[in-house]
This record gives sequence, structure tokens and C-alpha cells, in this order.
Amino acid sequence: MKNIKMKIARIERDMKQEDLAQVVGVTRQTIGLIEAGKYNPSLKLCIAICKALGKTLDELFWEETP
Amino acid sequence: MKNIKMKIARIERDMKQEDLAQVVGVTRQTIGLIEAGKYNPSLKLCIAICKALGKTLDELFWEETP
DNA sequence: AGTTCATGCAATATATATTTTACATAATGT
DNA sequence: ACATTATGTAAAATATATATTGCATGAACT
Repeated sequence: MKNIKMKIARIERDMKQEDLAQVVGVTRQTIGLIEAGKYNPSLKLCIAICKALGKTLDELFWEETP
Repeated sequence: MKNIKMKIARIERDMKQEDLAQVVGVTRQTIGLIEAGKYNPSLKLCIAICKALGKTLDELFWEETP
């Protein structure tokens, strides 16, 4: 599923996909694919994204689907 | 780094590494390596582990290292 | 209309997570 | 002493995340 929360957090910080990619040390495509929900990033990358966007794992990557 | 929080959560539930592995659909070795901090699981696997142990991502995988 | 900017989206290549199999060890019970 | 149980660990094989390159598109601007 698409990660809309991550996209919103990025836009709140006025960052392009490419900006975020550069900060966390991956390519623009990787960020785009994660936001599009096309895969399944590593924990390390998730944490790097959270720190770059000033959020926690739960805030960006946790879904309350019982 | 070792994931001691995950190990504690597993033991609180009285599960062996193998039990947890079976619930989340990976091998015992994968669980052991994650607890040992020898790698870097995927987000999907982290979420499966959290749900199996009744915890959230922040509770098991977030480190407050400023 | 043309140009730049941000993003979407493929194909192939590379790095790495995960599996499989197997053996070692420490702890516990008989 | 022996067997069993839970875990650590390692090598090779496989699956998949990520990089790289390149092209397409829609929005905003001149």
C-alpha cells in the first residue's frame, strides 16, 4: 500500500524526493518506490527516513490494521 | 547492535526463537540473527514480529540515539 | 509553444536479506 | 554419563532491496 504518511511528512518539510534521498543516502527511485508502496524497505532505511523527517517509526510506518 | 527489547518481548510471551519464526513465517536463524543484531530486517518482517509479540515498531525497533 | 522541475516507471546490474543444511555448545532433565 | 532442548554460528544458494541509466509525463513558468 502507498505510504501517504511518509509523503506528507516529506512535503511538510518542503523536501523533494531527491532531497530526502540524498539525506538518507539512497537514490530518488528508492524513495519514490517506498512512497508508492512498491516495496519493502530495510529497517535501517526506515529509521534513516524517520530521522530525516523528524518522525518515529510508528508515525510513518505503523498501520493499525487489526 | 543487539536487539534486547525484541528478545525480552519474545521471552515475556514464552516463545522460543523457533516459535516466533514460525508465526512470522521465517526461519529460526533469521530471528536469531535479528536478535543478535547481525542484520537489518525488512519493514514487513519487523511489522510481522511486532504483531506476533503485541508491540509496536517504536517499542521494539526504535532507538533514541540523538 | 517551449522549457524546466518533480515524479513515475521500466530494464538490467549489484548488494544484501533470507533460506537451507549442518554442526557446535550450554543448560536441563533422566 | 547420556539425551534433549534452545540457541549460536557458518557456507552456499536463492530471493529481493537498491543502484544505475534512461525515457515519459504532467505542472508551473516565461
